Amino acid sequence: MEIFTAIADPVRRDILALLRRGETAAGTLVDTLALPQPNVSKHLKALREAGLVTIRIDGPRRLYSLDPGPLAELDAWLAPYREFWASRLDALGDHLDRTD
Amino acid sequence: MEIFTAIADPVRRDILALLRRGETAAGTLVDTLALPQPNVSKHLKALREAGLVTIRIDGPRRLYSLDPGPLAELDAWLAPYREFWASRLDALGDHLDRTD
DNA sequence: AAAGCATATTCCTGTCAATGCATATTATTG
DNA sequence: CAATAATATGCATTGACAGGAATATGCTTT
Repeated sequence: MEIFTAIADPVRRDILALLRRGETAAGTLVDTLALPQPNVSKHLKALREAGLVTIRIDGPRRLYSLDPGPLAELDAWLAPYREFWASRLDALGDHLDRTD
Repeated sequence: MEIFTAIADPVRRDILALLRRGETAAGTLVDTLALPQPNVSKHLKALREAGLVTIRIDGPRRLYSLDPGPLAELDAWLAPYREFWASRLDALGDHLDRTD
């Protein structure tokens, strides 16, 4: 799954936010999110395929960590747009000048 | 449509990129993207509903402009993750230390 | 080896969104 | 007002994805 699609789902965004706290077992995520285990497991799979999380196996547990790489790509995608909201008030001023 | 869903579609991302050049007529977008006109029109509607573009009517033409407001929201969402890719190499170092 | 816990996978179903095609709407020009 | 250009909307089809329920896999303990 692609990064843009991966973060389009609110549950997956919740998972990413939880993982900011640090490496977390799948079961802990299930408990915290209060969602069915298969549901969470599938979202984790999607995040894995998007490269947003990594697994470390610890016995029967899967410990998930945030991999910010794809988010850095998103940040890069966003970069060319930054100047636009910096200049937004200016543009508004121009618009008002033109329309009256 | 929500911002995350809006930018999940590659055609809509293309449209946003084109609009960085400035206010553009719908027909110009159709020509540039080489996609069927109704297709582009529907994506423009989605972008409108997400607040990512604004219309200015000029006779029979609809001139579309980028509205970066929602992208600023995306930027804000991304903010808490920034430190993660800043510290990524450090984390890799720690990991290597631990795993050998 | 059996039982139990943690997690993943499969199957099914409903929903949403993307596309193609046809048609409607609105504005301009003659 | 007819004709045409620019754009939007409606409808039908298809495909992707989320959710639920059941089951499979793998590790651990006894």
